[in-house]
Amino acid sequence: MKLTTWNVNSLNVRLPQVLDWLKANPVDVLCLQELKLPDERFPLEAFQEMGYHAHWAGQKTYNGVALISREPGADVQRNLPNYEDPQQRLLAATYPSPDGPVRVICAYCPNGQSLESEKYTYKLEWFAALHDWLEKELQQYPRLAILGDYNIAPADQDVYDPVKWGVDVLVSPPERAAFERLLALGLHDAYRLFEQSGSPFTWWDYRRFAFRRDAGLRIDHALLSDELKSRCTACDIDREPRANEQPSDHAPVTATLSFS
DNA sequence: ATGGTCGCCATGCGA
Repeated sequence: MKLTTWNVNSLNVRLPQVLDWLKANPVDVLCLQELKLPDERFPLEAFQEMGYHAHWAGQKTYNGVALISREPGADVQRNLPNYEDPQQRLLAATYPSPDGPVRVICAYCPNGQSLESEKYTYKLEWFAALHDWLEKELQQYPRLAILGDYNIAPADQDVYDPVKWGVDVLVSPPERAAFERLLALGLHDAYRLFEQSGSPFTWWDYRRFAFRRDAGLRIDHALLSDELKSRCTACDIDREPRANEQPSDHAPVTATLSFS
């Protein structure tokens, strides 16, 4: 079973690239973030024609998340039930596996903008609510995966130049503590389960030739519960689509699960 | 020290 997360930065613009990628990489569940389109403009037919099901939570201009899947999702949930929020950032559904139901959560976590911003306060509140909800969700679903754009680089090795980046949004101690609190629930950073060779980054700024210089950050993650950790055989970052014409600024990240 | 690039949609704003 393959689970992928990809922040596409506008599904309108990126739909052809997403379809091309899915053709070459037929995963079981693809979590998309930053759709930037209202629900009524979601391109359901395009995914259906490829044999996929879809659930989505969109809004005009900003945010928006979707789950594209081989099997239809059950018990679909939009948003954090414990945090009133007009921004569409979270979508969860349950999918079958040989071990039983797997809960997959697609998350577009707030960016925070800057340490002084109200958006930063909102980010930390949002993560606190996510933590509290995940604690309950893990009791209900022992096989749980939460994938998405966390807008947090968990450690200095996830930042191209930690000294230059300094203490700023995406790396600040309170944000990293929020990420560690999720791991303390019994979740595991799939990428760090394996000896990795090559660059760890999943996002590169559009400006200053950041991708060419590999001046990136690792902010897109797949977190797995204990039961899924024991099934995980790989976690891969696909840099290829970032080299496309009109690319998203994020790369897709795939966790592979093997059920015996 | 400043602004660089995208995508939204028409103007600055968010990332």
